[in-house]
Amino acid sequence: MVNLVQTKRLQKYRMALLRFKKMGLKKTFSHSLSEETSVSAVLIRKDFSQCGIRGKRRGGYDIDLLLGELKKIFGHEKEQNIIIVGLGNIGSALVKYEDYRQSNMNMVAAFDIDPAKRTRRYPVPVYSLENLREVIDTFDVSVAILAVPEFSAQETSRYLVENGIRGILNFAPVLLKVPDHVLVNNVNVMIELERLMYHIGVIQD
Amino acid sequence: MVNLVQTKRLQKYRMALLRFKKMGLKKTFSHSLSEETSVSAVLIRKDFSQCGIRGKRRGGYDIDLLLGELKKIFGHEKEQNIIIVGLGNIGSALVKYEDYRQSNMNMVAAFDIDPAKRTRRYPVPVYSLENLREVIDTFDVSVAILAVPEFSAQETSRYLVENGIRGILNFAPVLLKVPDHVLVNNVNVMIELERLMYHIGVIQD
DNA sequence: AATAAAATGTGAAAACTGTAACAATAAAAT
DNA sequence: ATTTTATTGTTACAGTTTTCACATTTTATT
Ligand SMILES: NC(=O)c1ccc[n+]([C@@H]2O[C@H](COP(=O)([O-])OP(=O)(O)OC[C@H]3O[C@@H](n4cnc5c(N)ncnc54)[C@H](O)[C@@H]3O)[C@@H](O)[C@H]2O)c1
Ligand SMILES: NC(=O)c1ccc[n+]([C@@H]2O[C@H](COP(=O)([O-])OP(=O)(O)OC[C@H]3O[C@@H](n4cnc5c(N)ncnc54)[C@H](O)[C@@H]3O)[C@@H](O)[C@H]2O)c1
Repeated sequence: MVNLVQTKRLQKYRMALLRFKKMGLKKTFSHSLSEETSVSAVLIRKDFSQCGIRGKRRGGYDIDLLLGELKKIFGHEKEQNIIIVGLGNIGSALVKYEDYRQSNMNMVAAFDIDPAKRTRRYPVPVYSLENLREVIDTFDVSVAILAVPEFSAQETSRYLVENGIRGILNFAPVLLKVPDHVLVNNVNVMIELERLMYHIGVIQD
Repeated sequence: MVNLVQTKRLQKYRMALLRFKKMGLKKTFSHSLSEETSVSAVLIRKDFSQCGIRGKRRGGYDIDLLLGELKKIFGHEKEQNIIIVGLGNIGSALVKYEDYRQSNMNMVAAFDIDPAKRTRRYPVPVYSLENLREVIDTFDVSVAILAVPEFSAQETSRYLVENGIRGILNFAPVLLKVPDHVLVNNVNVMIELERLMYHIGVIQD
């Protein structure tokens, strides 16, 4: 229905709308959203139009209605269970993150090969990878956060996919090889920093 | 010289090339890179061509030469100092991250309003924000990682910019308003997860 | 030496994405 | 009631990005 670039913009609009709502606003205009998101007003209207979202001429868009439609599009209506693999520095921050609920996601379990990590100090139970299939089946998990060291990321992702995972949010700085039906989103801090530096022109050739 | 979409692809190529190099390879072909990065072979050749990188017809590209050119483009040649603001869950993971050196970046200091964080338990000194200007000037810092709570992110970013920061890697789930000369890259875990779910079609409307 | 094969490099075409112009409509002002 | 104003929604256009087709070069084979 909507493609990747549109999806990204819709998510931006959603963030802006949530902010407007928090400020007590009831309606908004393509302009206001444009200022907030740096997307042109026309394009915003086009995106909404294409998603079947209608505003009122001269009256703007109803914020609750917009958020409702976006909720439908992004499927926040059904709760989605997720898991995390690797409870090191970054993994243990992510397992404690509290915003999952806001998007109707539910962190149900964590996995680590290190038995020392399998304690009750975390907000979810921590298992050995042997229990992966069981957890995935029990909680109908499709998406996993991967936060294991670089050298084991490929192997671990293979194992995740083998056991039914179809979406991976990968924090390891490697391009994972996965089958076609699996989607990987990479979060790569170094790459973001490098691009930042490149574009602010810190670089004097 | 290269635009945003190209920059992203060049970074992908670089990751693949580093991997090839680690595997002991000396040269590579647009095909091989294509398989590794999921970018079409023609586009890869075009990108290289546009960056003035030449291969040998039938002989492919020299990996070291490619990496050298990319290094020039991304300016890994000059060391860049960076700082981090906010040492909570995610901030303290990031301050311990060890890959900065690999891209010739140097984490020189951390900042937190909580005095309890200002201990020697971290790999860099932790200061109050009062010391920001001093650190920025001393170490010629242009880029900061922002890992403070959502509600203080906008205000903190304003303060960073006021003191000379021109690039922000923002982990808070807000669209920061910054002057034109400042660039923000957002890392938003929830948004990545949502898009993952949307695209794997977990969502049954 | 001649031919075949495997790669790069590139101009033209196609596909995709965003912008501009403006008609349609609703609200506000007169 | 009429006119003005502000805003959406859409069609045509412009710009950007990617792919296609194929010429060119180098290496390998016969
Ligand atoms: N620390 C950061 O700020 C940061 C930032 C961005 C990306 N990353 C990346 O995230 C990954 C993890 O980084 P980290 O700093 O948390 O590392 P870490 O070494 O602190 O943690 C890795 C964890 O994964 C576990 N583990 C190792 N192999 C495993 C396996 N096969 N299955 C399950 N668990 C396994 C280890 O026991 C450990 O708990 C790395 O790839 C790193 O490059 C880290
Ligand atoms: N925890 C995660 O895994 C995670 C993941 C993605 C994004 N985030 C985002 O990162 C940010 C930090 O998350 P967290 O979980 O680390 O929160 P946290 O509450 O654990 O840490 C926030 C830290 O910032 C400090 N701080 C607060 N205001 C400050 C200010 N004005 N200047 C300097 N320091 C200040 C606090 O003292 C604290 O140490 C949040 O915006 C969160 O949404 C967190």
